[in-house]
Parts: sequence; C-alpha cells; structure tokens
Amino acid sequence: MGTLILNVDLAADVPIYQQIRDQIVEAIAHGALKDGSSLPPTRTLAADFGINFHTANKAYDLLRQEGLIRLSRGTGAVVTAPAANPLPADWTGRVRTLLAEAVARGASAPEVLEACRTVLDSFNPKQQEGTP
Amino acid sequence: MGTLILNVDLAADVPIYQQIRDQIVEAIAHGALKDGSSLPPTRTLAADFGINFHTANKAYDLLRQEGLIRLSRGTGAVVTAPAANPLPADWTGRVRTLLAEAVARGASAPEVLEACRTVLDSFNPKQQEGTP
Amino acid sequence: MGTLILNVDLAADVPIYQQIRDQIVEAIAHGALKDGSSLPPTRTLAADFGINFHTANKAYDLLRQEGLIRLSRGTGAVVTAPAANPLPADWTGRVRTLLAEAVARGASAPEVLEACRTVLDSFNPKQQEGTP
Amino acid sequence: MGTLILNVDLAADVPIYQQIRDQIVEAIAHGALKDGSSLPPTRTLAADFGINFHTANKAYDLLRQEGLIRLSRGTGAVVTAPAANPLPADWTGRVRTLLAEAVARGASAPEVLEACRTVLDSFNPKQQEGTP
DNA sequence: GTGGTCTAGACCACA
DNA sequence: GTGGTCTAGACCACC
Repeated sequence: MGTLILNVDLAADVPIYQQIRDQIVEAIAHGALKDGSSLPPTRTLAADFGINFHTANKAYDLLRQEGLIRLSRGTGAVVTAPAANPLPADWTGRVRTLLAEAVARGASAPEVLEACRTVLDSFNPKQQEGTP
Repeated sequence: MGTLILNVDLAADVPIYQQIRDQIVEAIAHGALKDGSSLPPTRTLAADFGINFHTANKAYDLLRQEGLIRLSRGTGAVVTAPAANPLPADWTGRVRTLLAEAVARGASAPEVLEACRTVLDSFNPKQQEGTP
Repeated sequence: MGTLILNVDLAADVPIYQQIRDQIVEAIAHGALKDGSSLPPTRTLAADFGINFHTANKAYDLLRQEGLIRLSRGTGAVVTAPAANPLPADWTGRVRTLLAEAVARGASAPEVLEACRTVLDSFNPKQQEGTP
Repeated sequence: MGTLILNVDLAADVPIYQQIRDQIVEAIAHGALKDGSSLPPTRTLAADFGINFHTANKAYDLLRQEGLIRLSRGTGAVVTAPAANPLPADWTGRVRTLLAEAVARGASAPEVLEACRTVLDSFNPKQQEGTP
C-alpha cells in the first residue's frame, strides 16, 4: 500500500513517456502520491520497466514543466503541492473534444456526465467511511 | 445555417488533420452535422485552408475508421448515424487521464464535473425553451 | 545579410544547447530574426557545428517552451511574434543578481546603468538613419 | 541591523550553493556586508539551513574565486574591498543575454532600462535625505 | 524532408 | 547516488 504502481505498454501508440506521465498524474489525483512524496529515481524506474532512462527522464521533465513535481540533482523527484496550479488554457478545449467524441457516437449527455462522475469518484481517497 | 465552419490553426501544436477531425466530431455532437449530411470534398477543404490534400484526406480517413463518416467515390463523404457507434475501448481511460490532470492541479471534483456539464450543455442543439 | 550567425563554444561551461538558445534569443531581440523567420533544421544546424542533433533539438525545444518559436513536423522551426509574451516571473530576480555582481565588485550604479543602455542600444535595428 | 539574512529555497531549481552565493553578493551590493565584515562559519550556516556542509563550503569557495571574500583558517570568511575587483570578462555577455530575453518577448528598451534602474536604486544604502 | 521518439552508453554536477 | 548533458544511431509521424 502506498507503493507506486505503473503499467507501461510498449506496444501502445501513445508514447511511453506520456504513459508514465499520465499514470503519475492519476496517482496524484488519486491521492496515492501526496505533496512531498518521492518518486523512484529515473534510472530505477527505467530499469523496472525495461526502458531507457532517457524515456523516464522525459516523463519526469514533462511533470516538472507542468509544475506537478520538483527535480533536484541530489534529492530526486518529489511531488509538489496540488493547490496553486491553475488549469492550463487548453484544458476545456480538450475536454470538449473528448466529450464530443462520445456524443457524436450516440451517447446521451446524462450518460456521458455519469461516466465523468464515476471517474471523479474513483479519485476520491475517502473509502466508504460508513462501513462499521 | 447548417454550413460547416472549420477553423484550422496552422500554428497550433496539435496536428492539422487532428484539428479537422476534432472539429467535425464536435459538429456532429453539436447537431450541425446530422446523419446523411455531406462533407466538403477533401480537395475543396484542402484548398480552402491552404493545406496539403493528403492532410485533409487523413482527417477523413480517421473519421471513416472511427465509423463516423462513410466515404464513396461518387457521393463523397457522408456522416453516418451516430446511434450505432459504441464508445471506443480506451475512451474512459482518456477521460480518466484528462480529469485526473485537473484534480492533480487542485481542482475539486464538483468543479470539474460542472465544467463537463457546461461542455455537454453546449452540445445541446435544442434550445427548446417553449416546448410544453 | 539576414543569415543567422551562431557561435558555439564546445569548451565553455555553459551548456551547448543553452548557447544556441541564448544566441537565437539575441538574434530575435536584435531583429535579425523576425516574426515568421525560419530557423535552420535541427539536423542541419547540428551538422554545421559538429554537435549532435539532439543537442540542437533541446535548444529549439527550450525556445518553444518559452513561446519564442513554433515547431511543426513538416514545416520546421519558425519564429513567433514577439509581442504577446509576458516576462517570466523570475526575470527581475535574475537581473537583480547580475547587476548586484557588478555593484559588489565596485562598479557604480550609473556605470552599470550605462552598460545596460549600451547593450539595449545594440539591439536597436535602426542603423543610423541619418547617413545620406 | 547589519545581520546577514539569507533565504534558502530548497525547492527552487537554482542550486543551493548558488542561492547562497547570490544573496551574499546582493548583500555586498546593498551595503549590508562591507569590506571587513565577517561571514558566518560554513558549519553554522549549513546547520541553520539544514543543508550539507559541503554545499555551504562551495558557496564560499565560489565567492573566494570571484575575489569577493577572503578565507583563512583562523579568522573565517571576511568580505574584501569591493573597489579592487574588475568585472569578469563575460559579465557584459550575460547582461546581453538577459536583456535580450526581455526584448525578444516584446519589452521595449526604455521599459527594460527602467527595470534595471529600479534594481540599481534598490541597492543604494544611503537614503541620506537629511545630510546637509 | 521536417521534427519526434526511443535506445545505448559515457561523463559531469549536485547533495 | 541523484538528476543533467552530450553523443550516436535507428525508426516513426507529419506535411
């Protein structure tokens, strides 16, 4: 528990560094990675997945550019507080494109909204507080 | 009314063929393009935007692969019924990644959900304020 | 005239990609590179200076992140309009550190200011308009 | 009054030893540290900020190489006279790069010069409004 | 033909 | 021991 679980698919059409970036973002959203959490060293991560360390490096650099992690030579990669970061300008546009795809295929608005709600709920770190 | 308005930004970092595909998808979701609507010939479209014919072609081919349009030599590109197309397998995953990005940056779940709702509402073609 | 002149020192302690970035920034400030100007292809530039194309690539990527150039796969690197880009937040801090170094070494404030003025004048693209 | 105030940000992307060096340089420019002023022992400084002793050491060594302080075993680190130090050869070049960055982003020359003037004024320790 | 991605391995800077 | 830089060469995506 608390260990970072990544799943890299080398055959996928989405770049490996993007997959790593995406999953770390999800881990932060999920609460599995909190402010101050350390990420595995790039070379360790690369070795674990049988990829080149430059690829892992690029994923970390992307996250650094987005302000989600902080990189220092001696201390490694550390998650930074998720609070002060505003949404990027094109975020709504990307959401629009993605949701349009569902609607264009015949999904109803409530249906799509429900899917979004389910995804968001899955990020909620509070696991059923009412189970006595 | 009903004319397709595309807006291609050659300076954007998203590929041109993707921009065309995205906007056609949004037009379908919006109702501006309905089942049976004709799309402009690729050569016309390419000429209009000063882009390569192959680029326009690629956008249409993408849409054909997604099952959203039908291409035939004589009749050109025609939008197909949106009801028959199931969501692609990775759609939820892409939504998950996109919403995670917002949450990781500190947005609250209701806030994100509201953004989705606004986007979905903007697709609704029926502004049926007076249908009792 | 109008050709981009770069000067790369492989023995310097400042990274090569930074040298390239700096000189392109100066060329833009100078007016030698204007909005819409094309930059040499990364591989060509790399070959010209006997460096690896990845190093040239990194310089271009830096400039892209700063919003000073635009990269597209087919069309190469193009300078973007210098107008809408706000100064980065830490710019004043960097100026402060640099000017403090001069003052700490005994330079007077007017002396330092004059040096700045000289540098800024050298960027001025208007070359002595009074030579008939 | 006269006590040296340092502000080390371990999260910043600029190296810690550089931050220390920069702030001491600014303190000298400011007049907070004068010729003959003693600097805190590196071990004290390291302990105060919870940083490695070698890191503090490196900052002092940098300043010694620049001729701004003098190190001796018994007396510790002492600021040396600011009048005797010429500007380093690359100083103008660094100013040029930094000011070019502002101009390339659309700032006007007077605007940039004014920023420099403001910074230089902030170094002026004599607010001698009443010395006739 | 352009930039982008990935791999492989060396050496350096920082803590 | 961490991340950063540079090199070298392969293959892919876009126009």
